[in-house]
Amino acid sequence: MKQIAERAQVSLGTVSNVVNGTIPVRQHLRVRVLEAIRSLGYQPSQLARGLRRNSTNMLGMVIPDITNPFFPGVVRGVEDVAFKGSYRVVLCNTDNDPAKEQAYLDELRSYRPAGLLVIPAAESNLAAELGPPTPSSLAVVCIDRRPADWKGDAVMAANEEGAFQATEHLLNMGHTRLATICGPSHLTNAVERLAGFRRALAKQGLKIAPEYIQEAKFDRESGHRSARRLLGMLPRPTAIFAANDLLALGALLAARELGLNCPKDISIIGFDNLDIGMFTDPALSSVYQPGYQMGARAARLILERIKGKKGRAQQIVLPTEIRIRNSVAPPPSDE
Amino acid sequence: MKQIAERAQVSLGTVSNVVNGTIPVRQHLRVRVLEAIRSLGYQPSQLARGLRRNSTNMLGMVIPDITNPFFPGVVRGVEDVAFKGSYRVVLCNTDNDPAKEQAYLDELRSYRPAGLLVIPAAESNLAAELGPPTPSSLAVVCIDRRPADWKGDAVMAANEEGAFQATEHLLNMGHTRLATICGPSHLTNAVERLAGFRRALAKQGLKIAPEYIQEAKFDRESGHRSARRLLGMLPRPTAIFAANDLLALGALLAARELGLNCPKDISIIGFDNLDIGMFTDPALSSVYQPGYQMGARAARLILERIKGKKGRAQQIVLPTEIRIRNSVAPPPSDE
DNA sequence: TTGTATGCGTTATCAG
DNA sequence: CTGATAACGCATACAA
Repeated sequence: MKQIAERAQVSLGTVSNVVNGTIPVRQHLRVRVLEAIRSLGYQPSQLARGLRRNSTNMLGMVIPDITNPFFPGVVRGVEDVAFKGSYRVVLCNTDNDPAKEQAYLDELRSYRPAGLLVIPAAESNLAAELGPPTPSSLAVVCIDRRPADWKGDAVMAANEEGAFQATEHLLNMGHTRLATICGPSHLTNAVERLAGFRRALAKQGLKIAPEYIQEAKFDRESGHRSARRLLGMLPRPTAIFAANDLLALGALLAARELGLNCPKDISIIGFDNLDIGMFTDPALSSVYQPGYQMGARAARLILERIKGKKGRAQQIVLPTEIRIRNSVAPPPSDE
Repeated sequence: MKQIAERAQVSLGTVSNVVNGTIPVRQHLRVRVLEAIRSLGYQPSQLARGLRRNSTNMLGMVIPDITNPFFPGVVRGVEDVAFKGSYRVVLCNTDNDPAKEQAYLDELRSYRPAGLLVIPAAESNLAAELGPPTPSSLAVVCIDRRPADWKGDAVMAANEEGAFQATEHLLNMGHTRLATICGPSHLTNAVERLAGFRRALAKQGLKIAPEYIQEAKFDRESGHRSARRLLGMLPRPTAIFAANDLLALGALLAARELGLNCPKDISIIGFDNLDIGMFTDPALSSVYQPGYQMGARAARLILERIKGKKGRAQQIVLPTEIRIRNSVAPPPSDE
């Protein structure tokens, strides 16, 4: 920087002013400086800048696992709007481990990011970790789910409603023995989906046997195990609402192994509407949840907060949409 | 930091020494300092540290698009070993746009990362951008593909060999009219796969019509278009080697739309062995390429470089493995 | 061994 | 409007 200052025959302060546009600089000086910058290939040190300003242009994003196909979309959403706002995203995977989450959070903060986007781990104590959301504290927005007693900004999908619609779809096809593979009970999105499932049943006056509700982690293997349990029960449920598509995939696999035909013997509907669902056999009916938009919306929200927007915490809920394909049919008639 | 210094009744330098273990500090002072650190919840500023040391504990990772299902695995591989080495990963998507790649690279460098992991964009001029790999320059390792005239470290899959095996599999089933949907010709992995395909044909003394080689971008839509072209040709090829699974998926879709049965009418084999391939109808045969290991290996390599390991550039090639499922059958007999 | 002082590259304040 | 100067928080060379 001092190199370019002397090259352009101006002082450091002036250089800084033209770089940041802090204060108008006389035209001819400006061009001299710009010239020098270009010719020397100067890049301001984000470290020094961050140190001085006590804030960088990084957005910390912590998610459970980029390997879960639902998350890349939301990451992309975040990154795209962040990039346009000239923010950068640093990504961390917590593996749903609250300890790892905390470690990342601590470390991230020592980099003075402009904000934090987080998809909380299963038993996150994010709220405690971050302390009360004082106006001066770091901007944080949660995506997809909220930790226990989270009072800050969040953007989520209409989990309850989506699950309700999915279940109604099953009901409309004539099913009465519905089961669900629900997600971890300490994940808000999972409990919301379960609530939607229950509400739809209740609306029809249907009771559900407790063993028809299988709790699982949001991955395929877990779905597979739960489905095997479900499909081994007597009487066997005729339809399964899986709280996400990975779970549904596991269920599909289990049905296949048991020689059960989906959808003739067992109907399955998922949640997320992963691309993969278009290709499965049978194509998986599912509830679309706008991952990319959730990420983008969260990023926009946090950019506003960073720019100083005040106001109470926002809870943004994006609509879901049921996508009917071939994994749901009327229940077998032979019973 | 000065807070904890006075709290522990020592000087700043001493605090620094216990934090970094630079210089032994007398036992009782050490515990006093540690105590103070804990009680004040002190976190060293990575910004200041980075500024001073002229290097941080961040690894910049730039990839084309996290939304491509092959990449999350390699990102996870990188991140896991980075985390263990107490490095952090900042992730950037280039969309295969060399300009965006360059922008990210420039910006990343101004954060003084410890190293850079990059899956180069399609027409990346990474080599030029980074300059010659002087011993003192930033550690960089390429993954999955190399930019034009890249002379540095790289870890890749055995693309040529994998493609060769896939093609031989097709050949062994009796196919003689083989087509390929190959990737962008400026991507090294794509040209290697095409080379493997060609070598297998040549070994059998088979000629290939130029129009049976369709170049496409590595995404499903592109694969779909190319497959429609291919499947409309007369004579129609009886087997397609798709240079990645996304392409193969597009081909599957195209076949379906055209009322062609895979594998009876048309055999398809892909590359990557994405999870999704297990679920498609028919299940997709493919060439497994160890994404996670590639990422992990690259990260280990770069950590070694960061620690000062000298020696000439390494080109690490990880083996592929053919995974046979149901999308390949002998060619239709009626011809 | 421990303390002190200097500088890393910026921005911000303030006096010209 | 411009230029000099003081922090920002830490690591290190050097003095004690």
